[in-house]
Amino acid sequence: MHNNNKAYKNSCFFNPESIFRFLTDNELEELAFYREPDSYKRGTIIFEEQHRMKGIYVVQKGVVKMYKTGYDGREQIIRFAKTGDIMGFRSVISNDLACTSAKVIDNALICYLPAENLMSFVKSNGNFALALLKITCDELGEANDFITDIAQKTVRERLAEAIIHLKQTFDVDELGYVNIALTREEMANIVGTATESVIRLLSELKQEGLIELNGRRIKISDEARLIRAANMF
Amino acid sequence: MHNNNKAYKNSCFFNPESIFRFLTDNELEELAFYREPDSYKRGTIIFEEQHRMKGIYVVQKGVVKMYKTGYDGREQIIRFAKTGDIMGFRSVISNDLACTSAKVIDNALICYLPAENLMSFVKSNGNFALALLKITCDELGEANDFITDIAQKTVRERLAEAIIHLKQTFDVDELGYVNIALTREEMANIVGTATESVIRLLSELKQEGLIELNGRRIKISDEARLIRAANMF
DNA sequence: CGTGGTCTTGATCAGGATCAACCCAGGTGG
DNA sequence: CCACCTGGGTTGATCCTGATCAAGACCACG
Repeated sequence: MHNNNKAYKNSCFFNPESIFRFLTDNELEELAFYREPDSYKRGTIIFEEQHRMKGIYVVQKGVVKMYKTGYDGREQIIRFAKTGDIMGFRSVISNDLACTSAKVIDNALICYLPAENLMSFVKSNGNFALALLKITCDELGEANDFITDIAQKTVRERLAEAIIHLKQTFDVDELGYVNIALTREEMANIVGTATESVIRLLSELKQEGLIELNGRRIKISDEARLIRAANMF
Repeated sequence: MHNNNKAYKNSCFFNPESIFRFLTDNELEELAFYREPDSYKRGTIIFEEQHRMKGIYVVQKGVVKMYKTGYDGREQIIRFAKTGDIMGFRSVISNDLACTSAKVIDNALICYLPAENLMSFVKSNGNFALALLKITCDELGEANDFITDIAQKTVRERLAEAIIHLKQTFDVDELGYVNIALTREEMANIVGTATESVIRLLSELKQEGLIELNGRRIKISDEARLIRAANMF
């Protein structure tokens, strides 16, 4: 089950944390041509909504934000993709146009994997199929949570929750700052609110001693109270 | 690929529209014990949030609403399950506790399918796995749309959109009324708003000639304008 | 005939959106 | 080297959507 093919040691597909650990050496061999990741700079758009996806993207390094654009042009950030995550598989599987755009926010190394190969793996490799299904189900569960939150919680609660999620996703550096730098506008586009509201509420949380701010860097100083402010659990 | 096993003609698993069409006769045979659907009356709760799911449910007839309960007790309706739809697979696959509750709103016939069988089908039957994956991806796409809508659209727009979705899901009767009767509160719990707001906005849409109301029955009288009111596409 | 659930309408209130200024830092080009 | 510009960030003032509260109507049902 676990692949040991030396040639892939440095590729996106050799990652004991990713679903590609379920690929056999033979299956890996089919991807020989796609072994090398491409390098993308901050700001690069990897694909955009309405694009017909002919394959999926596998993040080896860096961070990508995935977002939808509302009819009035405002972004809604759906999730972030980082090392080991895959992007675009939803559209490939559903045979839909892409329903999100993907933009690099931390310089990234990303591999491509053609749709045909993905589909063939799913059909012939049960463990791979199950792993992909599990990823999708996890995402679906999170999406459902998010729907409920955004429909029922206040902006303040959602912001507090978003900060906690960011910490869980990106972890913290030596000083305790969450390992991601987002603009206020991007924060607003996660939470689904206006930039000004994010600014006001961030400084409110800071006043109350729940977080510390350093430019775009955020540090959680009192996680218990932040969780309570988020009304989680 | 397509099953022809006579004994299952009346079971939930014999349905040319459902994913179970991909099961082989042998696989169907494993479900012999679960062939007969159970009957559930309106109001029955099939499972609740936080419940550990030992299998999934397959709707043969009727309608079930699936919803999450927010921390303040308010429901958020996530989706409806009707003929051919399956419920609870997300939790089984993710090996999570149920993240929604399921309550019958139209008398239903529902089969049970143990988790072990589901998992084994996914692993050994590539077409079944792919079909299940496709369902999950479709749901995920809808969830993502919903997140964006709820974060960015007004209540009026969301209500208009919800009515259109209900029509697409449940179709209309001879008189043009959407084939589902929801309370105002349930409508509110789809849209993510207060009951009173739904009432006011429904009569507003009625005044403007976009819909007709007859108790809980809704008829779309001017779909083009309703779509515009929903700011769709 | 009362009772509980649903529906409706009106009045009030507040959470946030929006609009308008201004600051600040970091480019850019003359 | 400086004037300028641009993109974020911040703050204050104002407005409005939609939540909440309150009260009554309607209806089905035991």
